[in-house]
Amino acid sequence: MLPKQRQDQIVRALRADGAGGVKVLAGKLGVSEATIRRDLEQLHAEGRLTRVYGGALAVDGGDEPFADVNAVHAEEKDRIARRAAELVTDGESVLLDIGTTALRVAQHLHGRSLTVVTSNLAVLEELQNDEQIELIVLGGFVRRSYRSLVGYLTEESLRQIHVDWLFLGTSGVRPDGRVMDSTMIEVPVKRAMIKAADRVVLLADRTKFPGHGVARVCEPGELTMVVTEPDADEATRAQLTEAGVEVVLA
Amino acid sequence: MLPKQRQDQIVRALRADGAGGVKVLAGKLGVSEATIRRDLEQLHAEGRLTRVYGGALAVDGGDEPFADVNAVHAEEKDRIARRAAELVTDGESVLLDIGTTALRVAQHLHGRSLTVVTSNLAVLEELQNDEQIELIVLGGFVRRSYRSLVGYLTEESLRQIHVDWLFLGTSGVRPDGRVMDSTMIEVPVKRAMIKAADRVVLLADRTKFPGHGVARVCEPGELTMVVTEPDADEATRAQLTEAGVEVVLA
DNA sequence: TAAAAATGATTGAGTTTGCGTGATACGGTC
DNA sequence: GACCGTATCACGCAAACTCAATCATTTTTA
Repeated sequence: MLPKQRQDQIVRALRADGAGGVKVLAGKLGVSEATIRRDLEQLHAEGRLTRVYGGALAVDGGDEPFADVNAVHAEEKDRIARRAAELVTDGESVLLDIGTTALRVAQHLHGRSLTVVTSNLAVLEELQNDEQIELIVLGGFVRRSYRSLVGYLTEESLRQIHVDWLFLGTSGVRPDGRVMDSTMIEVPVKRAMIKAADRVVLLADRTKFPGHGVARVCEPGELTMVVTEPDADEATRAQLTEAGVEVVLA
Repeated sequence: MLPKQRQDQIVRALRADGAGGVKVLAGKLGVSEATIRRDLEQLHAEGRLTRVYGGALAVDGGDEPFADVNAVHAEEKDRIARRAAELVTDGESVLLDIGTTALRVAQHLHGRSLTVVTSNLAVLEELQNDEQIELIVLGGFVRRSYRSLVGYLTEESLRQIHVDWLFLGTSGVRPDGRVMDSTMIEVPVKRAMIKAADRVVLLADRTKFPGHGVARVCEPGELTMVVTEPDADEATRAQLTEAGVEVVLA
């Protein structure tokens, strides 16, 4: 990638997020922090962004505080996501669900040779500049609060494709192994996702075992695998294993 | 191959990818890097591309990305976009094409009560946080350099919807009124867009009158309206009027 | 055939990049 | 306010990369 292109992307990334940390930008663009600092310095001189300690702000929308840039990493959830990313072999296709869980998986897919399909706008943003990854966006209505696409357009798009892996998030797994969700509107999309995938992997940290949710997404039997933590509720795990689901502990 | 042909191909390659490195171009065209450098130098002098360290960027001429680089005709183009935005009544639905032209229209739609449909990732970014606007994204393969979605998924999504207005960009309008585009891959998407809209509005500044392009998008008769500048080529304008297209001067 | 143009290889100069180092800024505690 | 640990920064350096100029060779033009 040309230096000028990279700098344009930095500006775009800042416009999208309002702000960005040096470390985050370096990771996203695949260069060292030193290079990012030099870019930021240059772009600041050109007036295309505002340099601040730790990163940079978008030039017009700079009213947001910089505090949340250095967001603390949730170590456990990240470990689950990393484990999930390791399941995928280069060349395969991956479908990523709505939610932060899927976003975390996407963060671990950088630089891999994969086809990624998603209706998750945060994933789109995360992988948009990764040239290794073939990225496919499902259509749909933008649901701002969830940074996702939903609706019949999404379901229709899902009918047109098929993938090797689906990584699914959840609001909770019931003691009988049923996968639940907190919002009705997502359920048809999730069901369509399950139909479009060879292997369905549920990602759930220990707080989801057991967990609640108003809407049933699927039966345990429809899952191929569940990635969770060693100290997740044993009874629910056993229920899953009995249903033929491989339970992986990260 | 003649040097002129090769240089045309370089420009075309940049239009397609947004940017290109010296090494990449040399490999693609089967000549040495020295020759590519000489070509780039010459093309830069002619204003057909922007030379940067390591390669070159496409210059604003088709309807391609990287708008922030060249702000020469910004004023005129923005006037056209504003005029276009005024055509829409609150409550209506608008389909926005790929390219910077459509992005400019989107910038003038902020705060309006509209439904906006797009495969333009720059538009998505622009309107993502605007709560007044119902935003619908078409599915498709991410085309990084153009910040857009293309492919059969996009076309399929377009078959599922219908809108009041379509705002179309172009690389040029031929003297006979035919609307052209510089890249083949977009044409099926643009045609599907035309089918999905009640009214088709073409946005074209004077540099597009008359203009070129390898691929024919549509006949003048398929347009409802053209928004352009007062000093755009009169012969072409007359040709459009004759075809029943309303020509609006901004 | 001779002049002109284009090409590819080479070379030394200029740029960019990543890493290490010591200096500086930040946030929390006393 | 003073202090301290952590994170961030600017600077310098070496390696890799890119560039413009030059020259010999090939191709095109007159």
